[in-house]
Amino acid sequence: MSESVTAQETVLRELRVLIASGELEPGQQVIQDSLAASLGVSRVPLREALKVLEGEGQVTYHPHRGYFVADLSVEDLVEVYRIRSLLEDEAIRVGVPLLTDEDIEYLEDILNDVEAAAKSQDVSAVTAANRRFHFALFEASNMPRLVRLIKNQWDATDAYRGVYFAAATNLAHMNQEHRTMIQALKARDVEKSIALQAAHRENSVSVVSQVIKKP
Amino acid sequence: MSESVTAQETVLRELRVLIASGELEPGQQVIQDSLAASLGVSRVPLREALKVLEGEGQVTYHPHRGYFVADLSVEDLVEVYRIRSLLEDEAIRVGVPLLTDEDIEYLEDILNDVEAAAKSQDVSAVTAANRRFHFALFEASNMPRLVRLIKNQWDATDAYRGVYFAAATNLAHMNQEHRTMIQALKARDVEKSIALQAAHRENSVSVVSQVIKKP
DNA sequence: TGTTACAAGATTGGATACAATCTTCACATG
DNA sequence: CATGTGAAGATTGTATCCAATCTTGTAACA
Repeated sequence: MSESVTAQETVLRELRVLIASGELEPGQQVIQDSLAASLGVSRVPLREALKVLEGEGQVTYHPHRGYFVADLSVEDLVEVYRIRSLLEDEAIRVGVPLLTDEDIEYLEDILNDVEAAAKSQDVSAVTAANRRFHFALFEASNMPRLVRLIKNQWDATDAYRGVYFAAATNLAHMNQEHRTMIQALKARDVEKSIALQAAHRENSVSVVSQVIKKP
Repeated sequence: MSESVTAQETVLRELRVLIASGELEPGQQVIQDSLAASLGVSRVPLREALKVLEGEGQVTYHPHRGYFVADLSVEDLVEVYRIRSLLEDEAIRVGVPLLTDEDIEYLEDILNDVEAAAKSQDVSAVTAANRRFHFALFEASNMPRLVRLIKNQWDATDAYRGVYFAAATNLAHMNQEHRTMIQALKARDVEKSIALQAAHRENSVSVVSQVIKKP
């Protein structure tokens, strides 16, 4: 029954965590030898995982010089969020009319998880549940390629997003927005749903851009 | 002075050609050993190139079973073109107002290449020049991530697009559309440019979907 | 002082070898 | 006849080793 998982998949998951948590700092070179050793694998699966991250823009690659953790400029950030708005608007526009009552119930369940995590100040649990909520909504569009692109854009800023959930006022604000959004979804109100998702995005872009600007 | 190019980059380029030309047929498994041998490299750089193509959706990957050339369904095709329209509209909306007179001259130069290639019935030259034309326009947006996403969507259907340029009537039609578009660009008419690009896309989606449906 | 040249070390790129897994097919079993 | 079993072969996954390239530091030189 054990899902025979390959090392490259394991390594990829671990790299995502290392990047999102900031343990691998933006701009820093990835020393393959030592990182592979610390992950307990050889360089081959590590390199394949890095290639995936390169495709997502999480790391950059320079032949014969190696992989470097991507360093987002404010311009990059603005571009990522602009792309997100194009893609997410479409996912919502297509998906909301297709939502079943069961889908909505499922979304409400996830929201309860988000709020429980928020109450116990568990930042990583909030991040995970928040992500589940939004992608459950996007997936209602039945457009897997579109969802994958949105996922990539989220990943591109994951390393910075943690700060948003760190502040309690942001958490309260977020919960309120989520509840409002559920109402719009229940009413199958496409335009309002899009507007709420946009407002949600704008909040985080302004916070994240502050973080990036600082150094 | 020789640009020391890595094998993975060379292999990646060659794989793109093999897929676009249909030499690697949709659905077919990629046998790494024989393909690597026929490309004159070992499996390591081949696998890294395949990981890039996986990220672009050009091949699919199943652990312990290998890589398979992606097989587009009509639904996939529709989704790819819908995504293209979202992204390309934005690139044009942002880029057209930024076009300099030199940019327009450059675009006209490329159009001459397209028409020369069309006149000499060189399908692959038409494909290449046509692509240069559209991406020169998209790049005016100064949004590199956006352009990269559009590129991915084009690549996803490249294996099928050749048929569009094979027919002489399509070529004549295309040239006319390009000339009309240049006029709109000169007038910096954003909405008309978007509409023309959309019409352009619609033509090819209908042709390509016929090809896919056949088997 | 500033600049170039060059060697030593660090790091990446790729070939080979072997281990792990999957697929196929013959054969036994109910 | 359908179905399960189990080896043999095919194919992929990863570790290791060496070659190629880049980086760094030192020293010679103008």
